[in-house]
Formats: sequence, C-alpha cells, structure tokens
Amino acid sequence: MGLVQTASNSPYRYQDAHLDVDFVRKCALVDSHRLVLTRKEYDLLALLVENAGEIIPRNVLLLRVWGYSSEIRTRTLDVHVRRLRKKLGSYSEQYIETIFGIGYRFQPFRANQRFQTGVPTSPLAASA
Amino acid sequence: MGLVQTASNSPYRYQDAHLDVDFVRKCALVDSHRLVLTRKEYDLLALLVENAGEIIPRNVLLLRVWGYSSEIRTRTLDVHVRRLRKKLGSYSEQYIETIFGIGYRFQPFRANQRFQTGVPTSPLAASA
DNA sequence: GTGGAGTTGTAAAACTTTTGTAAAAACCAC
DNA sequence: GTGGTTTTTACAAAAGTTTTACAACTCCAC
Repeated sequence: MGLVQTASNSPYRYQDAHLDVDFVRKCALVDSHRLVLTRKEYDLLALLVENAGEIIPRNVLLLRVWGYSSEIRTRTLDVHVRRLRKKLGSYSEQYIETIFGIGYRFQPFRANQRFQTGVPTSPLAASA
Repeated sequence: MGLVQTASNSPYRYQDAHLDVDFVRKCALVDSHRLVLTRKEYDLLALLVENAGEIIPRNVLLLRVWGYSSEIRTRTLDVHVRRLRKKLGSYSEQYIETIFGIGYRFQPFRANQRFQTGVPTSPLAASA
C-alpha cells in the first residue's frame, strides 16, 4: 500500500487539507486521525461531502439518510449534525454550514477563508 | 520472489508477534503456546485471520463456518467469539474487534497501537 | 431597531437494537 | 452412558438512535 494517488477528485474518495473520506471503506480521517463515526453519522457526512459545495435541503437529507418522507417532524437531523460537528472538532464550523430555512452544506477546506466566511451563499433553492 | 519469504504472508500460515496460525495443520500458537481449539473455534479464527484487517459480516461468518443462511437468528457466533477471545487471553481485545451492526474483524498485532486503538473503524458497510 | 414566528442548537432522557455472558440443554462420537 | 463440543436460552450490558424540552438564533414585518 504505497501512497495514495492524488485521489482528490476520485469518486471513491474525498480529500482536502484536513479531511479524508474513503467512500469505499466508509471511514474518515481528520488530520490523519481516524474519525470514529456511527453508521448514521457516516451516512450523513458522506452525503454532504459527496455533494461538497452544494446545499442539501433538510428534506433531502432526511430522505436519503433516514428514509423519512417529508412531513415528518423530527430533530434527529440536527442532533446528528451536532455530533458530526463535534467529532470534526475545530474545523466543524468551516466544514458544515447551516443554511437557514433550507438545510446544510459541506464546504471543502480553504486555507484562505476570506471569501465565503459565514456567507450563506445564495439562499433559497427550494421554495420552502 | 524466491528468497526467504518469511511466512508472514504465506497463504498457508499467519504469523505476527504473538499469534501463529498454521492453516495446513489447522492449529494455532499464542506466544509459542499451543492454543487448544475446538473445530468450530478454529474455523472461526481461521476465517477471520485469513482475512486479517477486513471486516467480515456476521452473515458471512455464519454462512462460511456454520452453513447458516441469513435469516437464522442465533447467538452461536457470539458465543464462539467469546470463547475464542477467552483463549486468546490478553491479546483478544486487540485481535478480535467487534464492528457494531456488521460483524467482526481480526486485526494483526501492532506493537505501536497508536492508530486504530480500540477504534471500531468506520462501521457501516451495509445499509442496515 | 423591536418583536415575534419560525428555525436551529443543545443536553439529557428514553428508547431500540446489537452484542456479551453464564448456564443449561442438546448433540455426538466413542 | 461419558466426556467433550455445540447450540439455545435468558438476561445483562453496551452502542446507537430518536425524542423531548428548552435555549438560542435568524429573518421579516412593522
């Protein structure tokens, strides 16, 4: 097992300066430290990371990770996001953004974080 | 090729700092001490060791060692894992990991256990 | 700016599922 | 039958997930 081929844009793996997600082995590392995630936590992270940069509405997350149809009112998603952020440690703020009224977005790590600092980017994508 | 090939990666044998499994003679040693295993115990250990480092789902273990199709609900596997661990003594924790909701994994001995220390590694493999 | 409705964050409890364990029962070869 | 092995049973313990209850925050109308 030699080094890794720059897999940065491989569909099987996500990598940036601090985070490394292996979609095949279904595991993740933060600064070369293994992230111990439960199934739901991993599923949630993976879905967000696979769509890095894109806003994923709550209802989509709830559907894809939990199989919940809309209409279901629950705080489970929030609780899981919280636990994920906790495990991501200090980078969590930068990685997982909350898009008020819509959902969440995973943002790849950027050393120079001057631009989209906290900017929820064009709000609205869904009609909710 | 040629040359000594320390049996470490021979398909007929597994060896690490403390454990030695001879797949031909179907016997195992722990710190040069013979492990007295019953048939099922050996089969289970062998299957895990042959796939060292990989997670083996419960249903695969039950199929390969017991011939059970899925759908069969039994605690036999757990009982055998327990007896195996008991016989492996103090190393058992390090060797046989439980992957919650999925199965078990045999992990080769590592002197420097800094990395995956007790880390159940990313769970998840199946969707349920 | 303020206020309020609605949304998200958080901690802890409740709940569900999975795994560990001990002991007894069932098996099996001799 | 006896001794050893394997499976079942019945719980206990652990891990994971969801709910609850409320605090904190955001956005928009005014």
